[in-house]
Amino acid sequence: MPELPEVETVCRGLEAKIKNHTIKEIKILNPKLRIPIPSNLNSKLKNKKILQVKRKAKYILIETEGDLSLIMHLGMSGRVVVLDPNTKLNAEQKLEKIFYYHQEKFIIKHNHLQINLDDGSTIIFNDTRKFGLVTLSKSSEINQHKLFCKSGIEPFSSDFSATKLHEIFAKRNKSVKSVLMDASLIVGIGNIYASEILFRSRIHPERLASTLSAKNCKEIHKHSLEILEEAIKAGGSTLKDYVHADGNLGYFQNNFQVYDRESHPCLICKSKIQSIKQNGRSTFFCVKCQK
DNA sequence: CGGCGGTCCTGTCAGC
DNA sequence: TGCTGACAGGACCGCC
Repeated sequence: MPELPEVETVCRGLEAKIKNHTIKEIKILNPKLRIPIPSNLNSKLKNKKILQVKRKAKYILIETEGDLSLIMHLGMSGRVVVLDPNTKLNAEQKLEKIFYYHQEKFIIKHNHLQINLDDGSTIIFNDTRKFGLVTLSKSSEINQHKLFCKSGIEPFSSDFSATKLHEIFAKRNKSVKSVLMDASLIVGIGNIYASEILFRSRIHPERLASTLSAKNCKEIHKHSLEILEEAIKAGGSTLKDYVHADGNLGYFQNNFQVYDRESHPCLICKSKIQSIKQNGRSTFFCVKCQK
């Protein structure tokens, strides 16, 4: 689920809960992820104070004292949960060390990492499909890190402009949708928001990027920011007792105009929304409105 | 180098 | 019911 807005939401929620707390212990429950979790996390981060939580591309960065950053990526199915000391667990749950709360049930499967903080709260990293990752970097060297040295433009940075977008598109002989989703060019836009952005921009997802006009790029630029901002706003408003990365609690999906709406009427012209595959991923669009 | 397809992994759901 | 295959919001790797 996590594209830029979801990761941003998780980061904000996390920071509110864990900033200025000290890590007491890190337990690796299952190191098997896209990259195995490094075994030295506890020795490196124990007794370090958390200074801030930041988003970089679709990654979560937990910065601590000692120039260290814990990097987390949610992959397709990753979640971060914070249980505070007041979270009520029954005896059986305590016994089983069940920490992952979802849809009013505690779930024990697929927890990979547990971080205990000085106030008694616990951060859990949970990832069913194991496409996520957890690793460590020096904060001062984060931009040179293997995960980030080939990263594209941040949509909310000043580098992201209609002109720059036009420049990027002009050189690519592939669909505008796959360029939007290419993290080595622009970070944060995934399969859902790519469809949404192109619908609002009235551009067909199969258009070759190189054929887009300056005006097209202006539309895409404007709607990218607009949609990402709206989604962050929608996500932020649902943050209450714990941090979550799933779409089950009144997220932006209520505002999807095309994603997952195959055969439903286009909100503008009432034509049926169509679904196609591009590079193995589903794309949703309106044939009539998007050219 | 650019573009594309395969692949990592588990859960869910439609269809038989 | 139970089985099977398709598919799921990400990103890397290797091939042409």
